Amino acid sequence: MYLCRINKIVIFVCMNSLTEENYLKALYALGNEKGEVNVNDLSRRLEIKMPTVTSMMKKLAAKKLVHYESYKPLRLTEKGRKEAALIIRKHRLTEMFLVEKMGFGWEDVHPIAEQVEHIQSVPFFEKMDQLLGYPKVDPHGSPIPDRNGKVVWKEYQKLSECKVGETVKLSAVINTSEDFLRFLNSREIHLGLKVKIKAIESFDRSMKVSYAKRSDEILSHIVSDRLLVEKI
Amino acid sequence: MYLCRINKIVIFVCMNSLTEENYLKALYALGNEKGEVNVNDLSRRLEIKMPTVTSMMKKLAAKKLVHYESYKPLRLTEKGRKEAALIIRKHRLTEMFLVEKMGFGWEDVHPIAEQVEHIQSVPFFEKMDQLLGYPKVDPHGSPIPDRNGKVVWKEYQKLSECKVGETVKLSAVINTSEDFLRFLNSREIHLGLKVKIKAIESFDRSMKVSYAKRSDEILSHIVSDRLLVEKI
DNA sequence: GTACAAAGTTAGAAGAGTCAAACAAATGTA
DNA sequence: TACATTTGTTTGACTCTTCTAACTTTGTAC
Repeated sequence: MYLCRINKIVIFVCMNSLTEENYLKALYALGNEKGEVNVNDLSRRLEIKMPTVTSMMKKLAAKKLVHYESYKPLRLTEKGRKEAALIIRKHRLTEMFLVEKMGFGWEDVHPIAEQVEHIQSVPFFEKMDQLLGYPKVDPHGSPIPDRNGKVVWKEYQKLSECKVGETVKLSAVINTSEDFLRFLNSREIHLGLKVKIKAIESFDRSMKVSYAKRSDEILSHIVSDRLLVEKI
Repeated sequence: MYLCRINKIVIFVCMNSLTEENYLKALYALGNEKGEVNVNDLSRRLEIKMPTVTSMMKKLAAKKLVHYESYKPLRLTEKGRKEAALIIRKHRLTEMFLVEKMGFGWEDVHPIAEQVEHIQSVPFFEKMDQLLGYPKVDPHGSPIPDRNGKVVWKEYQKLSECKVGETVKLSAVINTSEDFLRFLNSREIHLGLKVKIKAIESFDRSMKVSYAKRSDEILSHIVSDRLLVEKI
């Protein structure tokens, strides 16, 4: 908490520390992934022991960022959700910038964005946004929250849930691990790709698909379950 | 200090903290500005009290980054100088990127680069360097250290030391404060500008110069003493 | 409905980075 | 040379973030 003077107007600016930002982000992500978030979940996600998480939750509760009650699931307040979304906005804008303007592959951007997202500078991210033409999604198809922390989730379907004969457009990936993205690269699978489902093996639910110049590619259920598509 | 495993090879990677990086950078800058650096100088530059500086010097000495002896001037070790130069490399590459690739003005880039310089990612800065075409200087004319921390200082002269009748090229600015740079903007003064010295007022050492479409501009000694030029 | 495992909390400690107060050395001046 | 000022150091304390150890609560299996 510090004072910021702008033309004789004094305002309290409450900066969250880098550590606090990471708790908020993890809380937000876990909430989206599984609804209820426990101290234990957060502890495992952040690789920080439970007592430390408990005490940080009390601190964030004091800052009105988290609703905290002993032994109850953790919930972000509206303020906490917004702050988390704004960090994720910076993360995803950065990922998009790294891919579109700097020539990185989608598999390499996460660790860099993880650091850049903590930079405190409104014009820096506004400029990125502008140079990118105000993108709605990041390189993995995840939505970029707007300046107010609002997120619009498009209704996607898992490729694994599609039927034989359908043709769909690949719009997002669920898993964004470097390994998985490298696997997709090796099969020339990228966002926007039109995929036709030619057959589904009921035994292991693997899919035979065709796309671009590849016909009869086999995708295991593990893979098709991590790809989000739109009907076309 | 942590272990880093690359294909079964285990190496010790000694990360300096953000705080340590700031001490190294300040020590490096002060050393260039005034030769001998005291605890007091560093204390004032970083706005950190002397006892804190003393204890950090002991810590950096233990890491072989600084030569520290009680009551003696502070000196960076070769290792310390290199690490500092590599941080400054990241700072200046960032400033150049912000100006050249993102459209910021030279007066606005410092606070952003101050944060970006701490990002730990070799490819991130390599990519910047490549996209910029391996620049030798930053937007203020300061040299960008190379990958090994080597710095090549060109021999510039202060505009204030030039003689009437000379025509020179503006190559760097000494003061990079936002105010000074905004002042230069208001007079349409930028790096690369050809300036002709028409007269010098011996009373206050102000200079009458002409450049671009402006003739008979008056620059105070305060200003001409902060501009570095090359003869042409 | 007890008993046990899992999850969560409390208490106490440690390291990093910071400070103020008190003391010590170095330096400049009379 | 001696005193005063500046500079530097030591000490002890505080905040932040983390940990381990010990204890409590919750929920589940029998």
